Amino acid sequence: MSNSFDDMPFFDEEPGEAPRKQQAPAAPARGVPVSGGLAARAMAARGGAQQRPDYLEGLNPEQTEAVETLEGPVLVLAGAGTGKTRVLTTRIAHILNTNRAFPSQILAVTFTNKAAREMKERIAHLVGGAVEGMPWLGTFHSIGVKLLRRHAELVNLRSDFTILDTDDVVRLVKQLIQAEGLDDKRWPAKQFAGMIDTWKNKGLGPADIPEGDARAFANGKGRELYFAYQQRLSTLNACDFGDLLMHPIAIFRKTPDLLKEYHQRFRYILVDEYQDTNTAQYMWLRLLAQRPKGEPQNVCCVGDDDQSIYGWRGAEVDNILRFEKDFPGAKVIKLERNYRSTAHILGAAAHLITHNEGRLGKTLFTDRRDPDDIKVQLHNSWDSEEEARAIGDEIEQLQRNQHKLNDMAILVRASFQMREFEDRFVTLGLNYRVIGGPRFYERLEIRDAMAYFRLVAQPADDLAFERIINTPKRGLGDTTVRALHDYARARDIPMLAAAADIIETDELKPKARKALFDVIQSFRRWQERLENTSHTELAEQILEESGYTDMWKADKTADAPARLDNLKELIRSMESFESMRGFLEHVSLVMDAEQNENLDAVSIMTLHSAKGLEFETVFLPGWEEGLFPHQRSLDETGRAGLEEERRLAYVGLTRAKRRCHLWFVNNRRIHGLWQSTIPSRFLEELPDTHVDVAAVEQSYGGYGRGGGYGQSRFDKAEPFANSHSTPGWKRAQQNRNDATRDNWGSRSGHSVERIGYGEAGPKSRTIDGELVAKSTTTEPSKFKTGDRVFHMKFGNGNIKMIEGNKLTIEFDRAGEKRVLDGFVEPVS
DNA sequence: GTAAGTCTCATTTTT
DNA sequence: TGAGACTTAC
Repeated sequence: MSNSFDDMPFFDEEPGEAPRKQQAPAAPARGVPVSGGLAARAMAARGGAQQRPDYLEGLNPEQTEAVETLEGPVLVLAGAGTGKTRVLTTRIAHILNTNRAFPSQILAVTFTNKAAREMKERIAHLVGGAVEGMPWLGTFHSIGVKLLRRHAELVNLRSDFTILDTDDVVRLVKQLIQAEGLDDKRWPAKQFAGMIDTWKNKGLGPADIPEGDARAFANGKGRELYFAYQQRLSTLNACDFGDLLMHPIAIFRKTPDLLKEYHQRFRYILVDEYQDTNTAQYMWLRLLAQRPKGEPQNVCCVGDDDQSIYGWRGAEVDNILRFEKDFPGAKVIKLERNYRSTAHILGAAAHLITHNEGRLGKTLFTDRRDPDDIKVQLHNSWDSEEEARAIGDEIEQLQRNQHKLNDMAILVRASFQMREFEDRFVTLGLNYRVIGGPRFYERLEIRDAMAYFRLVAQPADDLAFERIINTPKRGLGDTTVRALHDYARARDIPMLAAAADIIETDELKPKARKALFDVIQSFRRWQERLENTSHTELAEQILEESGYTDMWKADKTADAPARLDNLKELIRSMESFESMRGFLEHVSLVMDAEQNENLDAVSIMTLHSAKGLEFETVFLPGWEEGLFPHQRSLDETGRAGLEEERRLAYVGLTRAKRRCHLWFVNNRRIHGLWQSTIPSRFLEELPDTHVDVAAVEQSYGGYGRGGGYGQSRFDKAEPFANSHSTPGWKRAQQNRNDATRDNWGSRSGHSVERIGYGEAGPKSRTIDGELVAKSTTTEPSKFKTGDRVFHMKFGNGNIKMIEGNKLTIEFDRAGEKRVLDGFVEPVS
């Protein structure tokens, strides 16, 4: 995609008349680059010849149907590993090769830049380089920007508007909250920024938000603040991410003629990961895809309701469930043949997901009969440290058997779980890469540098101004900034302009005035160079002349050299862009940096970031109640939350091609407190026929085996260790068994307390017999200081201190620990 | 303006 | 427990 916005004439990139379906084969339409061989065959196919184009070879009947059903609305329900991307890309190749549309007449939307990039590559591969001309293949947001650059004036922006990221937004909101005279501790900016984001995900502007929402924040000033925020964005000539969807929607709504032009333009619309669309994206799409009667609605959405895992950030599975209503006469094609995983893995995943209600109902199957097909392996460890050790051992074992580390992944529910693995792998000297996590462009020094660039390119960018006006230190502290701020606000001009004005007055102290004068001179100089200096050179000059690099050179902290390296890397990454503006736009939308793929390393990532990926071997640690399914998910969204967690489990399992290892531990430290855990209910939902309970790693001395899974299959496989005969141990087990027997025995069974221990335990809430929430009650502890107690992990000890239900205990063997009172038993 | 002390919070994350 | 934001004291 082009990186600059001013090189794009509107609607005139190709001949006025669209290519027709039945054009003369000898003369492909002007401007449609098709490779000879493929095109010829495609045309032959159209002409009734028997020969099918190459790219259709090897597709199964459903896939073929999904590729060839080009007219009318199509919903492709594509299960995990069923060749979804292949269908999507082949479909586009097919449209192009049969001359049904020019590349620029296809709108293809993805969620991530990565997906967009991959799709481009694959199409290029299929049609031989023609995708250069697919300007409308991209993320919702990048396409949104493109639309908005063209029609910015319709929503009171200039086409060189800035795109603010989350950090900028929070700072801006904070200013507004303070300007309102509100206490920004009581009403955190971050929270309100989150609310705005949620509203925009739903397509709600300040006037549309529910009264309740508006009242909920800042003593009822929610709506006002939202209005003020939008006002401020407009003044700053800026957009947040939500606006990239909201503004185009507004534009389409108020200028039907324009919308009509886009209707004519986009002859084919394709959407990937449709289950992840939020309401705003849905509205956006519907405006573009729904046509008056008689006009073609060639829209094709591809998705999998079973892989919808982004409900928490506004995705509406409903969109996919409702497709047939939105587009009457839609053809629904299910892809259920899986090409990725072995029968056992698939069987386990498919069975697990049947526990969800409200699905469209697909069942994955495979014809694969792998002679060495192994079942999903279930392991248990005493605690997370041992879990990391065991997985590390397993990985080393595989490595000895010539397996590549690149083919292995550890997928965790929450990122705090990663640490233990990293620690272990560092000890072992095992290469690993963490996917996700803090990104290049989020680093402090990068953001500072970017602020300089932004301010040069867009002098009205006050957020950038405030960020760097005193970085490096120039003696322009809070007082000066506030003065500038007030001055600028009073006259409704950008702060940089205000600064230029104010140095002509005597409002500032001479020292500050001088410093400010110098900065402004610098910016004037850089702005002049913007047009005639190469942007990489200019960037270097800015960082040098501003004293920014010197600041880090003078910095004696350990990470200063790394920061300087990052700045160099930043300049280097600018080289592939044609201009400073092009680069800035890229960064605001594509906040990722490439990873080193040459290194053979185990991947560690969250289940969320694993979606769309596949590995030979997948390790899934931490399958325990409270962590997975995550307690908070259950607390906040109840049944829906549980089902989303289950889909996450499904996503995890289906990432594995050949080997899948599940793990759960008996004890996990959460917020510094040791908690005894219960195996995830998802484990119970896996069919025996596809799961093996693997030999249990024994490495924690006499305390190695924990148990307490009531009448579950784990009992049979692994009888309790017999070395525990203390009363406390027995009682602890008894308690667990009591709790689990009631709840785990049968699915339809009632559910009472699963997490509680004894009378004083936390209370649980259930929905349809499934435990959904526990509320933590703060009943007085039944212990008193000095009591002798037993803990399953740490053994005997004496209570030193009690705070609510948290006990500080001096253990005989393990030293001082803080634990919850539910996990210790009195020793008489 | 920095350094140390205090408070708070603790899923998932893209754009 | 431990990281990060924020405050307070020099």
